[in-house]
Amino acid sequence: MDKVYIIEEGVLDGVPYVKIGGAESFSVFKSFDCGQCFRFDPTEEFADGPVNGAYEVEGVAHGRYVRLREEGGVLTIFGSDAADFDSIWRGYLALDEDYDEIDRLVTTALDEADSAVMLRAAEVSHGIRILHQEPWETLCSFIISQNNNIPRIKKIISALCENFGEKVEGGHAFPTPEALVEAGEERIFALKTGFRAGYIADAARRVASGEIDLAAVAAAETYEEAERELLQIRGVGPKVAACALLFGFGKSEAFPVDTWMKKVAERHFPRGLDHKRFGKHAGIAQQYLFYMERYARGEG
DNA sequence: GCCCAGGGAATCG
DNA sequence: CGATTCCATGGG
Repeated sequence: MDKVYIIEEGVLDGVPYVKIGGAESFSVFKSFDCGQCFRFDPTEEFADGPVNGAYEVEGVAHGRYVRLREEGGVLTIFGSDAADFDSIWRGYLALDEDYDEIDRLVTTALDEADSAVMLRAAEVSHGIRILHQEPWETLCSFIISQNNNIPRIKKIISALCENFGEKVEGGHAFPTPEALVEAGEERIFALKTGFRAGYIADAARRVASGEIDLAAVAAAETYEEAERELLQIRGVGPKVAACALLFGFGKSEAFPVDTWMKKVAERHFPRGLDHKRFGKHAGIAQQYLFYMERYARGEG
């Protein structure tokens, strides 16, 4: 992907915006519809999906409300000026990563027959980026995601934010670990979190106390070392840890295996699938396969 | 090894 | 329509 650049910076109806060029291959629709992020929703006009190639989502990340619009190969970020784009959204949206090169690697990592599957997965998934979400929000969100479905995960997270997150312009920030410790397990349970309430409270307590240092997890030398830290938290098993590490801690080699990935293995890799062959790009390979199986059945 | 925990979406009959 | 299934983890 060519380097992205700012086409235009301005203010519309009092809202700052930046228009970004060079991001033609970035798909807002796929990146926010693929189950990695629970705090963005399509705007009303786009509730049923893209219209004439245009699409918009809105939500809060890094304590900032933004609206992301894609249209005619241009990405517009409302709620951001150029400085915020460079310091926050450029990294959050992974716009500087060379996905052409990543695609080349994941579609050639396996033997010829299995690479044919990867080529199809990469094709239908073209435009997906692994977002760089915030560590605590991601960890907490994927604890909630266990044994759960996406609409309900989103409802629970919204309720947590509205009840315990700091009010910001346009919505609420994700609650800090400290805020959730103060809220307590009972009030977390009251938001329909079910048996996960204790898990959320345990994670919040360990992070707030410093017993688990999320910055150290992100900086860990190896995947195993980072995973070991997160597995100490009640309610965090290998799947939840892998999702948190992939989407929130920059561990691109993480390969979350859920029920969808088990179907992928059965259907497309009867001889077995060794995700370590994808090396540092296993997470992308997983997203492509997941997206193909879950959202793009019959395409490609 | 097996069942259950809360709940709502998805799928089935 | 109602009934059943699904879901990731830990504890009894």
